[in-house]
Amino acid sequence: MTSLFLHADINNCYASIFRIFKPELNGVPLVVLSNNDGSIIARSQEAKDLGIQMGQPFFEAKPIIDKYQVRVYSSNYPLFHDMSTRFHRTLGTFSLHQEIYSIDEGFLDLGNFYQTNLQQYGADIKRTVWKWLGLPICVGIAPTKTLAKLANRIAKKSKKAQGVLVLNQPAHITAALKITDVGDVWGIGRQYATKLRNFGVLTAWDLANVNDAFAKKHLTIVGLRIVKELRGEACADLEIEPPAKKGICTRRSFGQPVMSLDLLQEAVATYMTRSAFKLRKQKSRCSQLSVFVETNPFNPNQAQYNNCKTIQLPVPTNSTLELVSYALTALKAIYREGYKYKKAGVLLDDISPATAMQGNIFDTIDRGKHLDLMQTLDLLSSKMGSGLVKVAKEGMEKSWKMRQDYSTPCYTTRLEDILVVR
DNA sequence: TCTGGGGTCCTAGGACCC
DNA sequence: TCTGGGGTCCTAGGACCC
Repeated sequence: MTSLFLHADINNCYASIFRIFKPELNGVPLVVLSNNDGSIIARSQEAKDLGIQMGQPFFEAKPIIDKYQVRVYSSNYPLFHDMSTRFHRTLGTFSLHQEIYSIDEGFLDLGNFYQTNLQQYGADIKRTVWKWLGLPICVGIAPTKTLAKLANRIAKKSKKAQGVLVLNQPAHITAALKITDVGDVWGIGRQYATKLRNFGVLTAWDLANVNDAFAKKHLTIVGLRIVKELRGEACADLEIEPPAKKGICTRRSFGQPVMSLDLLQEAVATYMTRSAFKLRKQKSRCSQLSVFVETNPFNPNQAQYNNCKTIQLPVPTNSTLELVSYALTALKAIYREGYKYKKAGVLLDDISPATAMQGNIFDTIDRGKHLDLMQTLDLLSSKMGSGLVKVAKEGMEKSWKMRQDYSTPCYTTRLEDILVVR
């Protein structure tokens, strides 16, 4: 007996989260902006209905936003993350076999629940999340993860489904595949969709019926797995334990263009501090780092310059002090005067567990001391909030920091904000 | 004036070795 | 007179996800 997968996700996630704390937003169009307030990354249903596009630049959508008095909010990741944690915890009460797939999506492995009333079961989950958190979700249940995602998509659109769709009968699966555009299949993006349409593969049903060699040739073995999953052959299990990250990246656009090396150094030191913290959090070290800078590619009248510098470290490390020092060296190597920089970032690579420590006889750093210092730093950050203690290079003013003109309180995670709400 | 950030996996092609 | 073949490792680039 094969098993069944359940996929649940929050409808219009970020917009729905704001509505919990601002009930007056119910029924009115609202959008959430990307970091730096640059583009639109989430929309309520009303905003979608007005034709506002996902990823659309904010300034471009401004006329519609003004005309229809669409409410606008900057991203609030502490709030989103906290509500996401509660959502996944709630889902987890329904099954021990749970995958936290993304901030607003999760899978459960239902094993052999074929005897259960699955429609009822999905509806129970939906009702519980609504009751406990005030978040609207939809649920899809099917023999593979790909089909469960597809079922969920239909559940979102179909009035009849009422937010829960079970696909476990071959006839129902076929019908669902036939009404799904090939570009809406999980794993088929813009490029692949265009390619497939040129071959006359228009729906998920068409895709399920291509031959294996065709799938592998044009979509790689990843695409072949998608095809098999559409046919009901499970190729992917739940990822219950999230694997350690293989690369850790922190990059940001600046609120306004930056020209001086001093300010770029502040930004790079700040991003590296953040990356190093993430690295220690997953108990890893890295032995390669890269720093990159970019000008604004959307401004054709402006001189363009992009560059990236990668450094191999003599000994794997997770010390902020060491990593920041290397990062600033890398930055100096690629910095050129006279450009208006719009973005910078750091990437940690070549990651290994922090337990395996191989020495280097030329090592001149007292790693014991660094370790103690980093542990103290992380403890202080977790108790007092990050940013209280910092590396001097990070700077205090941060005139380059991203723009957030429409910010909201961290209702659930910041003491001052919680007190205000009460 | 204004266009996000953080990841994953796969493949092709070059370097290098025997 | 007239240039092999096979294996491995690494990297850049391209596709995808939310």
